[in-house]
Amino acid sequence: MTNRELPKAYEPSRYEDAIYTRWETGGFFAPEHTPAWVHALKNREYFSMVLPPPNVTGTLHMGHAVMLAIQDVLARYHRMKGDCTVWIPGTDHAAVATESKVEKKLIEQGMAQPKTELGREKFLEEVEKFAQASHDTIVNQARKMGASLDWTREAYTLDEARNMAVNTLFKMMYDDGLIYRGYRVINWSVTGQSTCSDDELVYVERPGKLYYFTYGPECPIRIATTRPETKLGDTAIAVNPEGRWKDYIGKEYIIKNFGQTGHELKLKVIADENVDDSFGTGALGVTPAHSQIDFEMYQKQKASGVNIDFVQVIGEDGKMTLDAGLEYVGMLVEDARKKIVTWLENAGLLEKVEETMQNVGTSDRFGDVVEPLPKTQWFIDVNREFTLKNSKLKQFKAGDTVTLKKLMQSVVKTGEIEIIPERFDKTYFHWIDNLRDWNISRQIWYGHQIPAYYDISDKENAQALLHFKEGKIFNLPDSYFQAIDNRTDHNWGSIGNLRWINFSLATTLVENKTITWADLKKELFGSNLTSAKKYKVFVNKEDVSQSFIKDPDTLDTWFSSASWTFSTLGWPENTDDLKKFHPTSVLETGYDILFFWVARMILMSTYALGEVPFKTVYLHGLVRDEQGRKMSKSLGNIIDPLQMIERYGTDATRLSLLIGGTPGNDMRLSEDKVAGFRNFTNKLWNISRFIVLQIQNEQGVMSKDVSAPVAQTAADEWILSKLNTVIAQMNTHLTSYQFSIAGELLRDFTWNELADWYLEIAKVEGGKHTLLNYILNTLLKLWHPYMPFVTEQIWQEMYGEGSLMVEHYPITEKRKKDTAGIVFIDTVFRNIVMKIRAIRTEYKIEPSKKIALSITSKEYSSLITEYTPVLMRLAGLDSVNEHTIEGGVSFVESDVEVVIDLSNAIDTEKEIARITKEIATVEPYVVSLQKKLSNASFVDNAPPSVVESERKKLADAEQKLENLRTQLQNF
RNA sequence: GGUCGUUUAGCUCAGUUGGUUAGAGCGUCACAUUGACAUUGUGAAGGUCAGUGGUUCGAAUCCACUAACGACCACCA
Repeated sequence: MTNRELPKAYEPSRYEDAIYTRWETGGFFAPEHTPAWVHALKNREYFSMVLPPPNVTGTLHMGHAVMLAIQDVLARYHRMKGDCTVWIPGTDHAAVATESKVEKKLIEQGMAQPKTELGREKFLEEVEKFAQASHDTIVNQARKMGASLDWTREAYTLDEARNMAVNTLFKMMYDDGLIYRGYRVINWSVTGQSTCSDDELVYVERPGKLYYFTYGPECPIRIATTRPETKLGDTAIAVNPEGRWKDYIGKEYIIKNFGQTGHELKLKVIADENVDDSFGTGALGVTPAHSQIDFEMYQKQKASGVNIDFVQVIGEDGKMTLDAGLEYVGMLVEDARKKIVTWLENAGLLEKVEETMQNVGTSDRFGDVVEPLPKTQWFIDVNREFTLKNSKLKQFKAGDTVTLKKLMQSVVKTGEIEIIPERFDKTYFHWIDNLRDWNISRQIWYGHQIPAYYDISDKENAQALLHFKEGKIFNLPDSYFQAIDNRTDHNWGSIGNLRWINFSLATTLVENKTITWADLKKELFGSNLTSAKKYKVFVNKEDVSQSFIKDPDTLDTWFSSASWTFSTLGWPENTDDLKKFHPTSVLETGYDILFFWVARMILMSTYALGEVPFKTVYLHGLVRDEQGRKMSKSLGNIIDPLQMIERYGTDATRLSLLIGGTPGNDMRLSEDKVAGFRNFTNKLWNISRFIVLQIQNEQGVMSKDVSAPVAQTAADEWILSKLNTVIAQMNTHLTSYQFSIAGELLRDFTWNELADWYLEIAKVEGGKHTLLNYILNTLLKLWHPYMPFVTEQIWQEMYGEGSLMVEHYPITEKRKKDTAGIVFIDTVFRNIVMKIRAIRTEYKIEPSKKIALSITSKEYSSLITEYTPVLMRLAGLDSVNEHTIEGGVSFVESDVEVVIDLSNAIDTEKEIARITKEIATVEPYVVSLQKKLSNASFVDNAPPSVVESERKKLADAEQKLENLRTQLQNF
């Protein structure tokens, strides 16, 4: 036992780093650490969690802080409960985000085109360097938050082990036919030169124009569009099969001149139920190459035997292609739009233009408006049936035919995964219902390269590759080239070059084999291998032979994080960790990544393991600023968690994020709130300081091994009962993820019961060192998950050994809640003190001035006698008599009558006013209770216990009212 | 357009299956302060629970509608 005084105020920065280091070096974060008391537990459970890996692009923000705080509460609570607990840390390579950040940085440093200048390998080195630095920063910041993560198990979404998991998954899914290459309309970011998935689109509402027109004199059907420039690639007109244009279905119109003289459109009229006959013109111009919906119609028609043309008029450079016509080729989309509108107007085809609001999909990462265009990409088929290999799922067994969609649906429906709050179930199901195939390939470099390899020793394949690289230009007649070369208003130099390269490659490379494989790879590296037909999927690089080159595309970052719950545990190896800790117990994350991540983890885990990835999903809300706005750099309203930690300590920062919010709802945070909790940490510190002093003064023993002592007084009984209650509440609320309620209850106990009452009573009663030691010991354990640092420091100050974080969390014991002593302290005594204090304030009696009073009671007479000294101190009395003081201010609490001697200072009017006012509040209450109880239907219908308690309320209130009236009469 | 959420004290929010005289923290006002703590103590003021209607013996809580705000989803050309 140390015998020194604690400093007057708690200074977090003095202790926090050292404490964290001690925990970490002590190995307490690892599940392997087993304190002795754990061995005594009968049924030891497992508790596992993965940390949603922060991106290696930035630094810790409040979003991370709230996630770390909540998860750390869970981890510490379960560890202290005795569960074999693991919480796995890691970071996310965040593919596009990281790559574009580094690219931007290099450009700022003066490089014009970093990727071209450095090449894939060198560029990736730069990205790795950045990612490493960023990783180190964020990981240390997580330590600052006090997170009890098992760093020995740290993972990275792009490390070797995770790559093995990703490749294995890819191969499995490919072999099952769930991953396929397909030529389909995808979302293309011109700025980013990459595709993105549907979920990565951010819809922005902006004003647009709706153009009504006819294609030409040859066709009677009018259509409307917001994107006239794409109409250069229209190949069909869709109408409702029962609608006004139904007689036209099957007809084909050749428009001789559209957009320019000589540009021909072949339009087939097709039927589609999704066309709303009552909307607009009742007809829809179909552009299969530049609209996902149109593309689907095109596929549907094709499947039913109707062939429609397919024309791509916008290229990956965001410019019009040759197929848009010679007058349009090379133009930017916006320019082409203006041009065709003018043309339509001049041709007399434009009927009207309406102003509308339209939702355009923009790329989350690059910010530009996404261009739908056709491209060969890798997809995950969510609707294809396959045979489930193994299953621990409720609804399906191994060998069952399922789809990914069905798997994702069933586990939430059957309750195998519980989502908290429940309402997100609906959102989840809705998302699944509308789920399309997931585009998983990206044309960026930072990420898991797709483990598909193209055999370029195959001549046909190689030529196909080259063919693609040069685009359509390769196959066009010379007249087109001449037309292009003749133009001077565009920069065609690169296209001219391309043409030359094209011929040289085709002849020299493939025919004469004068260029080495290395050269060929170099030439093709970075291009899209769309046209290649022969490829194989390999898990291990070693299995790949010389003549194969790897698909240059990388996987969507969410593909790798989707396997996070099991790839971090060692899958595809069947490790001990995997056996013990999967499925993980809880996934705690923000509701904003329910689709991106949570749903995809469910997909991967149920598919690969036939097992849910986690049993519970707990979703927290966003942290907003004081005014409810999102925190952002541009608004300058960011509250930096590290700054809060520096100013107020980690514990205060954590509390401000844990208390005052509800699951799934956004919370507002202000610096004041953090400061408020700093005050509370200090309060706890000072409570401890007092208790430690008290124990020392009484020459008591500070022992960390304690069981509940026997109560000596009513106050002891009372506080032990309250403590027992709060232990029960903590356990229930923490188990049901009610962090805020649990924290509030514990704060109430700590401040309003322990500090305000019990410690004050203890000062008078004395001789409580054993009890005080027990209470503080228990209290520190209860608080530890919320405020690990201050509690640990106090623990060290008290016991100087071991660590609080590996102590046993308190459990309740059987204890009476309503003995006479408990009731007396809880209601009677405390109310008497408060009323005396109130009267003192009302009569403006200085706090230092002692007063006299008389007190009489039948039921509590002995307790009153016992607590007279305490009462004297807490209420500032100098004498307490048993006989009634004449002409004092009086009140009755339960059956206790108190008369305060104000030495004739009684202001009769004031007193009458006070009592009248109280009567005015009690009277209507009595009336309402009487009314309620005289209502036969209430007495008949309400449960007896309710009626009983109402009766008691009435009796009490009536008694009170009577007392008040008597008092009033006395004046 | 669809779905969901929010609306309770000046501010931030609790209020778990309908049964309290509707709570907390912050803020406000008044008073206090050498004795664990001014990062404090004591007391007080402050709400017709967004509105309307309904179900019920009983509604902040359940239902319907309305209004404001917010989020997510969406192919209406």
